[in-house]
Amino acid sequence: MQSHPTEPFLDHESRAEQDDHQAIRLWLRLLTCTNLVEQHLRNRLRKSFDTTLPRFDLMAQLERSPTGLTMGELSQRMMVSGGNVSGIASQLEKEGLISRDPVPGNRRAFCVTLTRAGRKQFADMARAHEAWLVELLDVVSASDYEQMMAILKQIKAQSRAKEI
Amino acid sequence: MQSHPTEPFLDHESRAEQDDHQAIRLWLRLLTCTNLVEQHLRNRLRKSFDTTLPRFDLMAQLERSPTGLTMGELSQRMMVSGGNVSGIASQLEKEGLISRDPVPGNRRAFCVTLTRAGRKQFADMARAHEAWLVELLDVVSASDYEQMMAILKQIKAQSRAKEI
DNA sequence: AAAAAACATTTTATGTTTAAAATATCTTAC
DNA sequence: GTAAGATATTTTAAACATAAAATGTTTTTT
Repeated sequence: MQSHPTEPFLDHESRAEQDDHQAIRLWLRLLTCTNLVEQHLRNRLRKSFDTTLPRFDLMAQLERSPTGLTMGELSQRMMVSGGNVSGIASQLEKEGLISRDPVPGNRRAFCVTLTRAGRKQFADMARAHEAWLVELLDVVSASDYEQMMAILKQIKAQSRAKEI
Repeated sequence: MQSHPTEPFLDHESRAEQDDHQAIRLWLRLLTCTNLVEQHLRNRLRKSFDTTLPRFDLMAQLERSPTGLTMGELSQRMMVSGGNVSGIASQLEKEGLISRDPVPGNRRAFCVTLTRAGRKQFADMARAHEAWLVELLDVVSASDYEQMMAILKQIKAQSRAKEI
């Protein structure tokens, strides 16, 4: 019903007006890129390993923290709600990929770690995951990468500062 | 159980290793920024207008296309599945914010448009939405903005090219 | 004209995600 | 030692999301 002659694909940016503020146009492009990459990773994980991005994310955080993380720490780092982590962790525990062990001296907390099987499965996925990201993001030169990281760092700091 | 001395906040980047590939580190920072901004907008929309981001997204696409969009076009532009759009549109229609009218000459398609009430409500939200984004993203200078848009454009193109 | 294929949407089933409530535990102040 | 408050996790209910099946429409092929 409407078309962007210069834009073959339709996405979030289809709603950007020519005279929109710089902040809006940057946001819509950021959102579009993130969605595209995320969808790519979801499709690949599904097809190659019959798993999902949240499950991969949880395991990735654990791999990075060999001594284990509590449910609350996982929630923070994965940037999702506690209830969400609880559900994903239940699945992975049932499949023997992670274990939730009581923390001596703190009966409220669980220490979540990858099992041997979990570490093994994750190693395969991580290798593929890295290759997929390189395929998508290595169009960015080293100097553009540095520039981009710096700008995103500013945005991140500002978002944290304005958090509500 | 693990700490980044230089990183007061925990997020996706907590899983980045020092020697990870550039592509991985860029991705994790991109994801973190997008999540932070998205969560900010969600919180604000909830608090100020008692609505959600997907509902706002749908209305924003319609505002941009005054002659209306079909369900399929909405699905593409919002980057979500058709069934999803169907559910959100049902809510908004029930609340009188959008209308779904038959298309003369094509009995399969619906033409979705904002109602007068929808346009009115959207105008208020859009004003606030822009202010929130400016608050978060105007830390980016005009030249950094241009640079960033160019790099993201490359990433977008590459993601489209590799779509599966 | 009939059959086949493509298309647009909705429905259904299943799973994800959040916010909020519920449960259980720990700490502190008294 | 106990009550009050803070903390950690799980459960629940509602919204969101996808894939696949179902329905109805249009186009193409034969």
